[in-house]
Amino acid sequence: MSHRHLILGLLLEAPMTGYDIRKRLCETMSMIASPGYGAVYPTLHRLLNEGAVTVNVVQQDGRPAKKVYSITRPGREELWAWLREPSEPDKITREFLLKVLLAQNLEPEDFKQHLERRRKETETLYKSLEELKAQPGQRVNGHHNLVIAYAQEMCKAEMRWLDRVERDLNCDGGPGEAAVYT
Amino acid sequence: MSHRHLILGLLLEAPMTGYDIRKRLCETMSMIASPGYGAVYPTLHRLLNEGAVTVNVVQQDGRPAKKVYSITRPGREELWAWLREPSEPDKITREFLLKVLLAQNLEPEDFKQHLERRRKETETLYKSLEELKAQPGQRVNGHHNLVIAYAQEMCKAEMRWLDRVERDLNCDGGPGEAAVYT
DNA sequence: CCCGCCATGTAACACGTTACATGATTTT
DNA sequence: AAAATCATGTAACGTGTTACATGGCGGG
Repeated sequence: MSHRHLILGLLLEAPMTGYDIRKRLCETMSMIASPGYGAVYPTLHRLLNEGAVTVNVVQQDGRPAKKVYSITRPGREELWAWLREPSEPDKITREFLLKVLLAQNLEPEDFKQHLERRRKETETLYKSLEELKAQPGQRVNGHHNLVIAYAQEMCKAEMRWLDRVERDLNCDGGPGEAAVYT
Repeated sequence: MSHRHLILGLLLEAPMTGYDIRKRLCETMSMIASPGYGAVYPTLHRLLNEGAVTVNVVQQDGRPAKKVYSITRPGREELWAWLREPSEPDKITREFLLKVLLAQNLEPEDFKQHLERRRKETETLYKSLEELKAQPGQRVNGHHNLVIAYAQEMCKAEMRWLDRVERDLNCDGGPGEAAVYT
């Protein structure tokens, strides 16, 4: 249950609607998750009838009524218990990496295109993270910067890796089996 | 469909049974995926009745009969087409990172424990990757080393990040909001 | 006038995890 | 004698993705 704890964590900051939650995730935390409504609302319903959150229906003129969710005492305790538990080691699920692995069955040109595209994307991501850091007022959560720093560190590592792969590719002309990549 | 292409990719190397596939993934490619049988067999069945693979039933004495799967021409073409497509940007799904984000609501001591545990795990992973590289004969796939190098680069980046976070934690005593993490 | 934003939700579908069932052989 | 290995598979369950349905407001 990944979204469950993520949502509880957001509600810890401030009460929010499902719409807000989804927006927040997609806008300032898109590197962590960008769920559709089909993930957000059902999760909130579950949390509600398990007593981890409460609703407050707010009528609005013109606009449809809001449902503002707040975290409850039991909800907070569940979240804390989960937080204290050690997190299990995680996989590198990147589709890109899987393609790298299988790309040896591809034309070298296609492989190089993948690398180039990746480099551009990584650069873009790095810059957008830089902008996120600079945004004033957005810093609701103090540890948000830690996460951004983490993501940037990963970007840098990826660039280093790309450098190495491309260098090897140019040196010994193609992905030969002799390359050792120490 | 992540497992689908992963399995097709393995079958590109050599015909295999579902059991073999799962073993291979869990042993030498565990950083990418370690699916249960409930993921492997159904996927193979799907691939089979879509014509992407073929079976060859091999009787054995004592042991139950094997079903050795091979990739077919259409299967190879599907895989190639997928390989050539650009891969979409991926999220940092790490449970650990989510806990870091929310850990500001935790006692600093608990947070430090998470960091320490993570450091140890990362070190262990790095070393096990080093051993994987050294294994002779295991190098069926030439690009396997690229993936290992990638994973190691990520490990190093993680260590750097941990260094920085721990240094900051010791300097200004706790995750203060003033820290900027440039 | 049409499009995007606010705001909720459901339904179909696909997929993965976990646990179970079977059963002989080889290793400890 | 117990446990792990080989080898297949199914069923329950949870959860995520996608697409759809609704409906008024405000800007271009």
